[in-house]
Amino acid sequence: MPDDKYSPKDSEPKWVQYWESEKIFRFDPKSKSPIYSIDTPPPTVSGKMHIGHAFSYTQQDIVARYKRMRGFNVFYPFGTDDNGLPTERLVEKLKNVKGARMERQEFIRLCEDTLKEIRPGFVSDWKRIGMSCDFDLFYSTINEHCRRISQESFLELHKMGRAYRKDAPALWCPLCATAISQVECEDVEKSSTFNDIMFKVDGKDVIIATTRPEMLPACVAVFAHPDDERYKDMFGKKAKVPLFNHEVPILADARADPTKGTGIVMCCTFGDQTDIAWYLAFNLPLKKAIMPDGKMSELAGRYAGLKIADARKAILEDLKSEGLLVKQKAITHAVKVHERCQTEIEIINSKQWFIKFLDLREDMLRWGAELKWHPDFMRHRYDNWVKGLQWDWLISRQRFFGVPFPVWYCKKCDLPVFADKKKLPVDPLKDSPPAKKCACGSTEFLPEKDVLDTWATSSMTPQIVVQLAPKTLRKKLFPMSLRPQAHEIISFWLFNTLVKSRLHYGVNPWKDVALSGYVTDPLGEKMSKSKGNVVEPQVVLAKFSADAMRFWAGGSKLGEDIPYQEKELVAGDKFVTKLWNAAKFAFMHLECFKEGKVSEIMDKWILSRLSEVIEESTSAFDVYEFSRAKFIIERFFWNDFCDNYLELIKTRLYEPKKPEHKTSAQTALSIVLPALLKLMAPITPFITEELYHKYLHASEKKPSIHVCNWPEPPKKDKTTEEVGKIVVAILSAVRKKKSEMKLSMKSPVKKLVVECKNVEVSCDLNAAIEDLKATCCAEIVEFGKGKEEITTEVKITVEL
RNA sequence: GGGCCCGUGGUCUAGCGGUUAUGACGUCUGCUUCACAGGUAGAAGGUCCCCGGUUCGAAUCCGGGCGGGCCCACCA
Repeated sequence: MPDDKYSPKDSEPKWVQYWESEKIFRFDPKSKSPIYSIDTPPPTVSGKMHIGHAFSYTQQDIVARYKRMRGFNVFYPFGTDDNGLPTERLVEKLKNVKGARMERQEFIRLCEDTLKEIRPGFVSDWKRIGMSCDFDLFYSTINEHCRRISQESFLELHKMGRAYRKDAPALWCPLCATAISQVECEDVEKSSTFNDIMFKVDGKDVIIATTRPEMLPACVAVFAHPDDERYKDMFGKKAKVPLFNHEVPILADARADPTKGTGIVMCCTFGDQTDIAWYLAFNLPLKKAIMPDGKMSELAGRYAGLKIADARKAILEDLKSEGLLVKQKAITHAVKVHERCQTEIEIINSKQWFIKFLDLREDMLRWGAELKWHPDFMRHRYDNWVKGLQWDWLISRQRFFGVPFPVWYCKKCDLPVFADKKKLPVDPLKDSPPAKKCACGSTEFLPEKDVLDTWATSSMTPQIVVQLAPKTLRKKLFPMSLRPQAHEIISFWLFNTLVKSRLHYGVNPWKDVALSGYVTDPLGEKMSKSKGNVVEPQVVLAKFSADAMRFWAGGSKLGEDIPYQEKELVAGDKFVTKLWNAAKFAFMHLECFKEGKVSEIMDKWILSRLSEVIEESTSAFDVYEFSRAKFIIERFFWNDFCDNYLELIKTRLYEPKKPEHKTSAQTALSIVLPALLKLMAPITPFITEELYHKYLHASEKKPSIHVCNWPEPPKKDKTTEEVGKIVVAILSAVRKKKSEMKLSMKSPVKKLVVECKNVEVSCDLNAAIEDLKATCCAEIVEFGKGKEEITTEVKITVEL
């Protein structure tokens, strides 16, 4: 048979197509089975899946497939996250345009068109790794459905007094020209210079250290610690700011650290968060030195229009030439940057929408504690984040491609008017405001141009997916069973979703959360394009197979980061081949067989072992420990089943002494092999589907192995356990002996004397004697006398 | 600075109070027409990071180091 090799390259795409056309994973609204609902992460449309995706989505898919076989009606939707800044970036790159320089509606149209173009290819990457989602339960975070839900959420949050608009200092990315939220910042170590600059107080010099001399024009006060003897007599006086010559008060506050710099610090609006605190506490004036585009404002006088970095250079030059720069010291310090573009963040005062939630810290901790975390320690990440919250959630973005705010403002008094809930989704830039008068009597309104933070929408995924199902089912689907996701976005997605669900519905959105780790390069470093250590799943799939990739992904625990090592994929490849061959062998002997009695001891033994394996792997799967389940199944398959059991029964299959000896083996085989395929089906869905259709479809009748029932453990036979262990030990000892003697495993042995050290030879062992003889190619097998405790240690004497 | 995770043969890993410390990859030595050379049998290879403690007994529990990683904070 030339074609009896397995070719995943042909087989896998075939099953992807089959599953889709036969709607194998369709969620059945009419089913009476208990529902297991999954809040699938919508991957950000970036053109391509990366290996980290392949890894973590495989892990959640293993869970979904397992639950399905356990009889749950699995609700497993799929969405793409294609709204907001990342999409703008992608489109700008692909189409070589700049959103800010285009007509807004034209850019939005281009984004939509581009998405339409690339989305199918993007989603097919997910299908290719065997995701068993119901792809008809599909959403895109920018479509009408999601816009409506997102806008509805905003309106409700406003109604309950949580959403507010305020002219306030906010984190700002000058490159993206938008406000951003705390979660979008990250810290980067950068080298900088500490500059000692001379201020004048009563004509005397006071030296102030700063890393940001370009903020001088925005200096509104100078602070020192109340107990600082060096500055005590200056409190209440005025300091003259160098170069700009405006006078600012010298104030006392405990937030000034006497040990830092010269102990006296300038307060600018705004250099950092302490500045904001002082600005609010002392009611200081607001001076904007930096404009939203990252350039200096008119306030900076002759430096106006310069970029921040250039202004810093120019101001330092001028300070130096005027003798006002006393000292410079090179330092490295952490700087807040925008995680998407690595641009240093400014704090700029502007009118923004916020969600008030800092008052809920205690509640947030309680809500988090109510979730079941897998692994459990991940809850600390969440707690840590909640405890460190410093800003209300800023949800407005000065961008173009996103969900619009359903808001207009009165032209006269700037009061907002909100869209009618029934009319959602709306786009204020296109749609007219509700036909109402403003409280001030005006009827003229201006549309809000800002869009919502992407997380304001993606934090609604439980509602987004649940509302894809018929109304009658929604109560059963929500709260959902599981949120699987990557651990690095606990503070983004998990946190925001939890908070919104509590605010809107008063309940947690899910019961369990499962956090996947991420994939590093072989040296344990995070993969990134700049390091050039990125491994692409497409390449992995081409070289190995989706099953091999899944075998690798299924081998590591939830929450564990793993280094990508190609050799791990080799193991998966080998497993697939071995399974193929073992199945081929087994079914070759099961053609036209009639089930009979399992009479032989080794057959009882393998069934007993299978029983154990099913029980253990099932309880591992139940707590999301799929890697442990895989370990258990794999060991059983490879050692017990292939290496030992199949060898033991070969002779009985090929040339049985009595027909019932063969029937016994066949019957055991007909139980073990299908069970094995099913146990592995969640992890390696393609090869198991292929084998199911090749050999089992006719008898089992279900359209796919993935909708078959999970195997039931057969009856255990305790008495076979010891015999099994000893027989395996005997085989091993004989193999060792033959190997030492450089003989073939099939070389005949006249008489095999088994000296059992410390082993009680029971009559049960005699029951295995025929299988032993056949497997060892021995004419006679004799057992020595055993004594005392039972171990598996066996001494072998081979007589030729 | 705070929190969390991790440290087991060359590499990756299982085990988490009593095992001759698991398995894979790699290495070496054999075997080979009857499922599988994409195979099979065997072998070599380990201070279970270090130091204390608890215990009859610790890779496993506790304390303290050292090293790596992640999250958060500070960012005068």
